[in-house]
Amino acid sequence: MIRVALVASAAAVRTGLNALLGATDAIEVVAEVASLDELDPFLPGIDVLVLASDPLFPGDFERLAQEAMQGVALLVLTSLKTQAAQTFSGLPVRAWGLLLLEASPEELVVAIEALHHGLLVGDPNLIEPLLLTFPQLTDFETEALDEPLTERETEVLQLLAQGLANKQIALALGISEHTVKFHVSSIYSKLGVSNRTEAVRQGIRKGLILL
Amino acid sequence: MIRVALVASAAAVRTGLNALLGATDAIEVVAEVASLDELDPFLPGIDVLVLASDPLFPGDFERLAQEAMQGVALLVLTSLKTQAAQTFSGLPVRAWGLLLLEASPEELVVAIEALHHGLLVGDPNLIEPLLLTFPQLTDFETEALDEPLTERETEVLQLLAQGLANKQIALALGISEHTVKFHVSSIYSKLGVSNRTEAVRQGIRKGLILL
DNA sequence: TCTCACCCTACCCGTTCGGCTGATGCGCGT
DNA sequence: ACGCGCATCAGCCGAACGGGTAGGGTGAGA
Repeated sequence: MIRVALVASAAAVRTGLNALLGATDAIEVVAEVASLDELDPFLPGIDVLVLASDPLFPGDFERLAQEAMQGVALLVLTSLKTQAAQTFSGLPVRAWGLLLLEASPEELVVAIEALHHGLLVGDPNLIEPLLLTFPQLTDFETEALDEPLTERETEVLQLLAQGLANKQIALALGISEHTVKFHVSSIYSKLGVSNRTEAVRQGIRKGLILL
Repeated sequence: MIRVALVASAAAVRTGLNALLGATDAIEVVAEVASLDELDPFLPGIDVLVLASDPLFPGDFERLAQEAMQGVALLVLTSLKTQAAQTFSGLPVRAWGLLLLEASPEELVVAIEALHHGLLVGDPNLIEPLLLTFPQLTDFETEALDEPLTERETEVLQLLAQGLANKQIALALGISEHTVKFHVSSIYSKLGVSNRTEAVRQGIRKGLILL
């Protein structure tokens, strides 16, 4: 039995979702509130939180980022019109998903089940725009590096990708600028590039660094 | 009844998956082959294709990109060691998912169900690195640019992101290096950055350019 | 012990970048 | 006709970058 909490500012949406989800044996709607503020007392007993607030209120993100959310999985329902889909990565939630409010009851149910198992789910139309696209991957130049980056080099590359200058990287890592330049050169040679912009590009493509 | 085809080079993996999935009423394994080549005769009757080839063979992408894949949903099982997760966006498949080969039977089942409903699913650990991250979103500074980039500036930024030097960009666009530098400066000012690496970073984040 | 590989440190030098100031031409709407 | 935004071009200069070369430290294996 998956315990679900519904959050939606519109009463109609709440009752609608309640009816749809309540019809499924595997799901029990244990809370139904208008805003995230009112959710706190219910949080401990919740598996999946269905959030149909569109658009999200300014404070919602902060609330979702709180520790209390650790155990729950988050399903965000958004509307077609709100094309500005956003990722919820980084939140302390167990898993998150992104669906259209117009999703079918079956979609809602399987999404909740997947979330309950810790999987990320989403409507392809909403998720695809959020994905990094690697055109070359299609051509399968996926090969890993002949020589992998050392830990230090990865560290340098990460900072380099933030737009830091060598001097700043040196400061951040507590080493000299000369050393940074050496590492950067090694990175270039391993990635087969000759400047930092290309290095960032390749680093992102090969999944070596976070954007 | 969801009709599933299994593709895995290792026989042990095939039989293992078959046993796990066959135990579920909702799923019927209708094909079990060693490579995508052998799949063609089964394709018409398939709902979900489970691909546990790790790493993917060079020809696999091309095969997945074929028209015949239109109806099916694709579940790729990868292994923890292969950290280079890749997106399957752009494929003509109905939906795709990305899970660990080590996933639990329940996870596999709910993932297949979600895929069958056209939803994207994935193990958060594999998907998150593929997502564009918008730290600002957390603070809800979702704003687009105050001043949008002009067409020419976008063009320059795109080339800049390829790692080209100003001189090369000038050559590519048939303008002088000075002009390129002018555009680059404008880009910096609009993006609120001060070097090309940061510009690329922001450009990617804001979806202004393709990586 | 002595290589050897790997990582970190360091310097020199030519090239590139980025900011600055300034100018011209073009299209568009008022 | 005028202003305004966009694109183009130019010279100058300090700062940052990128390549080449070389020395020092540590740990694994011969």
